[in-house]
Order: sequence, then structure tokens, then C-alpha cells
Amino acid sequence: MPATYRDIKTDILGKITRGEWKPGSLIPGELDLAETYGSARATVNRAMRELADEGIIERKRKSGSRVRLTPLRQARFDIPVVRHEIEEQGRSYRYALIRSEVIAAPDWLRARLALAPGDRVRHLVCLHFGDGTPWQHEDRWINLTLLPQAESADFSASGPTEWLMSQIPFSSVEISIAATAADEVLAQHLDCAPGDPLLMTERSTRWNDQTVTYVRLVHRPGHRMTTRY
Amino acid sequence: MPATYRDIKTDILGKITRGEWKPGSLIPGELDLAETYGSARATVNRAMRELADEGIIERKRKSGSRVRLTPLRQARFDIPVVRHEIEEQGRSYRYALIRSEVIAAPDWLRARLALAPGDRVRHLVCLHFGDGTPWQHEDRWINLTLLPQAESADFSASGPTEWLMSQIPFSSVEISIAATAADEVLAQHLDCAPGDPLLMTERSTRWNDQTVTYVRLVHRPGHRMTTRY
DNA sequence: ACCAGTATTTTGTCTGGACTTGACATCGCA
DNA sequence: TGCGATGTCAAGTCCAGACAAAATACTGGT
Repeated sequence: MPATYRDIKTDILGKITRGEWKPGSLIPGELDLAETYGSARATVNRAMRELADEGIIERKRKSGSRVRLTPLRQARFDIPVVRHEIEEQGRSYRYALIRSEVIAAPDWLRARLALAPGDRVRHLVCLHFGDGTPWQHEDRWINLTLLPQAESADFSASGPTEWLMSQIPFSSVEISIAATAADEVLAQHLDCAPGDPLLMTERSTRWNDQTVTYVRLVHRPGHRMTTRY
Repeated sequence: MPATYRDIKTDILGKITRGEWKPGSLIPGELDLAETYGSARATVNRAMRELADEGIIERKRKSGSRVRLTPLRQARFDIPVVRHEIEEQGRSYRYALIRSEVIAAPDWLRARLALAPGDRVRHLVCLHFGDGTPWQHEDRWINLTLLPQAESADFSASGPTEWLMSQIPFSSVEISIAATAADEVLAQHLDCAPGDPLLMTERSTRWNDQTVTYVRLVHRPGHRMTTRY
């Protein structure tokens, strides 16, 4: 009964959580482990590599692997498409386009998207509902210099997120989360009082080193992002 | 010059971002890819596995691998220890203990930590400063039933986070992020106006299926959590 | 037409062997 | 003493081949 890489992983993790292998201490070399578990070094290597990826151990050539002093805690949050998020909770999804315009980019946006003066952008404001109550407010700016198709696209039936995903298959993103206070308009749309604290997600999507779209998503009052590991 | 798994990964990712392989389309089998790249199947497998881990492709036995329709966007946020976060920015760190008490767990906490009536907890309130200005407010509750050592520990010089890390080597956690409004006390400590929106992180740390500590971290006004990928 | 069992395909994992790379140690020479 | 060349070790990567497992396709019987 040879050990799988999964067995090895959980066993090592167990030794660490139980305190048998203390933070900072050296873990036996791959060759040793391979022998004790009765498996090949490649198998041990995979187990150790994944533990290192997860921030639990630290590996260095020549010196060996050791338990991290401060286990690097990193949380993985899924950033879902609103519609999927809502539908996965068994709620009905509704989308509403509030405003749609094509304008010259305001200065703050020009700086953010690295646009030239006079460059035009498509500006969209929309709302996403779950079971009829407001769920998320979307304030979206699309760079028309990079995505001229966006000028003629129709966003009255479905949101810009889904359209954009069909246009830009995969891209690099910068996501930022902060708290903000509801202004008059937001309060009305999200059905809360002005000044209420709201969770906001900002996202800039880059493609070929150029920012193609910037969006500010304001979540419904009380919204939480949760993850466990 | 054979292709490394890294080469293969970037090449495939390139084909996807350039739109050569569209979302939903089938990617050649590992055996095919191994031949086209002139490497072993194991090498291709590793490249594909990592792409799958990153949420870019979807793999299924027998049916093969395909580009995800909705690239699973997941953000990895580092959850740093405050002190490290501050010191990495080249700022000076200061810690202050505001309140320390051992009390019977209030009802809301009892529910959260699954405690029996009368069980006692250590309650700590502290502040973390960066370059002299308030950075983070920490409201920490430690389960004394599971961690009796916490009753006699001294938190006047350094924060409970660091002490806890020495006690619980590795554990599973539930993290939740939300927006909250500053109350009178928070406003005073964090040097802002009451009602100001603040980003709050809540964390429950479990060990052996029992919640050992619950903490509510309220960040300074304007704080953002950022990540890019 | 339906169903159960079987074949096939594709990914998942493992093996034991090899070479590479980065980091450290040490030796020899100026 | 200082310093560069060389050695050594452990992790990093790769290979070819093998079997396992899951999911689909197929096939024959009812």
C-alpha cells in the first residue's frame, strides 16, 4: 500500500498542526521522506511543492525545507460574475440599465486608463437584482480606443460584464476592495440610507498592457465576502 | 531544445488570450500536445494542471480539457500580520493594548465559538500604529476552554496575533470582509469621524474542529486591499 | 426502445531514473 | 588574508513507461 502524494501531504500537514514539526524546524529531505513513505521522490516532491505553494513550508535548494515561522496566510476569494453569484443562491436574477452614454473621458479616468485628451469612453451604470431586491450597483467605463465595438453594443438586455467576457477571453486584472459611504444616488438605487457603509470592489482589466475597462462595483448593504481554508 | 512546462503554460495561455482557442473550445489531448511540444506527457500534464488550478481551463477525464467559458476569476489576497504589513512599507510599528479582561462569553460570542454557558474568554482590544498614526483596531476574543494558557499570557508588549501563532502552528480559518461604520469609540481610536465607512476583516480560527479565537479587525479609513493577476 | 454490462478514451497518478540549477562550503593560490 | 575556482548537496525539472479512475460510447440482449 504505497502512499499517494495526497497521503504524504496530509501526513506532513498533520505533523505540523500537531506541533511535532515546529515552525522554523527543518523537514527531512525528499529522499528521506521518499524512503519513509515508500514512494518515489517525485511523489514526495509534489506533496512538498503543494505545501510550499500554500505557504505552509518554505523550500530552499541546498538548505532543505522548513516549516514557515509565520505561515503565510493567503485567502483566495472567488470574484464571481454577479449573475452566477445570484443564481447559485437559487435567487432570480434581474438586470437593469440605468444610464448609457459615450463621452470624452473625464480627467480622473484618463489618468487611470492612460488615455489621451479627447479619447472617448462608453460609460454605463446598471443595477443587478437578486429576487427583486438590489444586489449590486455597477459603474462601468469602457475604453473605446481599444474596444470600438463597445460603442454599438446593446447593453439593455444583459450586462456589460458578460459582453466583455465574450470580447476579451482572458486578461490580467487589478482588483481592489474598500469601504465607501452611500451617496444620495447610491442610497436610492441600493435601497439604503445616505452615508451607510458599503463594500466596494474596483477592477481594472488590462489587455496587452493597456487598460481596456474600469469598473466600480458597489455591493448591497451588509454584503460580505467570505472564504475559508 | 525541449519545451519546459513553463514554456508550454505560457504558450497555451497565449493561445487563449489571443483568442486562438476560444472559451468553451476543446484543447488537444495531452498526448497530442506532448508531441507538438516535443516533451513528455507528464510535462504537458503539469502545465495543464496548473492552468486548471488557476481557473483558466477545465479538465474532465474522457472528455478532455476545454477553455473555461467564464474564466473563474479568483483573487488571492495576502492576509498579512499587521506588523509585517506596516514594516514592509518602511514604517515604524507601534502596538498599544487598550483593554484586557477575562469574562464569561457574551451570547453572540457563545454562538459563534460554540461555547457552553459560563465558559470564559479572554477579551483584548488593541491598536496597531504605522508611523504613529492608527492603522488597525483589533478586537480579539480567545476561547479559554481550548487555550487556557491565554489567561496568563502578557499582551502588553506585543499583540495577540503573534502570541497565537506561537501556540497554534497551523489551522483552518474563515475570513470575511465587510464594510462597517465607525462608532464613537472606533472613530476616536482610528482618528476619523463617527459614521465613516471602514473596511473590516473578521476571522475565526479553528483547530480540531473547534473555534479557538475570533477577531474583528477594523482598518484605518481609506484602507484598501489590492491584488493583481 | 430500453437497459446493463463492456470497451475505449482521456486525464490522474506513480515509478525510478536522470540531468539542471542555485546556494553554500571549501580549498588553493596570490 | 582575500578571493575566485571547484565541489557538493538539495530542490527543480524532466522523461518514458505504467496502471488507475472516471466518463463516455458502444453493444447485445430483452
